[in-house]
Amino acid sequence: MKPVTEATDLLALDRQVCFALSVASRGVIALYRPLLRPLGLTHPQYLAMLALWQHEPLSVKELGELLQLDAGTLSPLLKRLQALGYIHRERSSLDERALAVTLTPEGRRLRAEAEKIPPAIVARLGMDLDELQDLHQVLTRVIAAARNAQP
Amino acid sequence: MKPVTEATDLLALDRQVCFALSVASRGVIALYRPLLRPLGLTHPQYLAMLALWQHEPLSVKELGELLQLDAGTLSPLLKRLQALGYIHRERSSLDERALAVTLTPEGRRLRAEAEKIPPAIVARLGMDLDELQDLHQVLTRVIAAARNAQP
DNA sequence: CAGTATTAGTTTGTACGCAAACTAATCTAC
DNA sequence: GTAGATTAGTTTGCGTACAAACTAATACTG
Repeated sequence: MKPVTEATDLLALDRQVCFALSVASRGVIALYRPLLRPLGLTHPQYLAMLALWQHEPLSVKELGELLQLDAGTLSPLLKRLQALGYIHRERSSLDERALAVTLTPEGRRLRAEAEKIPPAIVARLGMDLDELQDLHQVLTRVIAAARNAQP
Repeated sequence: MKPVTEATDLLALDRQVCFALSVASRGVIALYRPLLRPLGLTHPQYLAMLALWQHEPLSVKELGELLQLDAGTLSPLLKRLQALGYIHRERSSLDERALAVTLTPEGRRLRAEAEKIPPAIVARLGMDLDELQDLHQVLTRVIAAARNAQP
């Protein structure tokens, strides 16, 4: 009988893609932290701003579809963005259930600051752009596979 | 002047590796949830059990290095694993500051159950093993790059 | 058109994840 | 040997994530 080594152990920590995913995700987000602090944003808040800069106005539901987050997560997050003065929230007049999330002038201004962030991150990471694009493509397939796997 | 499209916009949500990482991580972890529920484990708790099955006994500090988590996260997590009856925590007699985390017999028994999980996840994901290994390698490089980028 | 079902958001509860303050044990220097 | 620094863990506070219960508005159906 073969010995159970790191190479053959199905449960070896170093072989788990889920573990690598979570460590990589936390590690990369940690690189954003010092760059986002001056803007007063957390990483999830930054992602919400990205979505709004691109697609404003958005309802909570639409934002949830874009960010793959549920309303229970977004609801307090958006209140914090409002408290920061970056967004405005008001009920849609057409459908009083829906919320129309829009940017304030200050929220729009913030975009110029944010544009410095992606190049700074890439520089700090010091990886090939090719490799990062590669990674993005594989991740996109993983995301699709995980979505399809949900019964 | 060229128009800003999704392909040229540096801040486009669909181009952010950090976003893809976090969605992929959450999406894959979501696949584990139904498989872990019968064991009473969350995904981070499962990772801690993997580390212990492989390297028991471990101190909180060692576990933190393996899982890339700080003690403030692990301390309550380990208390929950103890409450579940899977681990034992006691102060090391050599160094009363350090905690020796060990598995209970029940914690050891759990390993057999857990061995069914990785194959089940791979099957549900339905991705090529080659591609998953590829992803794992790129993620390992990202993790190293992010660690080195921390000043 | 009344009654029910569905939908959009909010709220509550639990568990991370991380920073910062804290406690207790050990080490280091003098 | 003792004062001060370092180290290991715990605790507290805040912001996600996610499930589940809840509210209010709209849609559907007989």
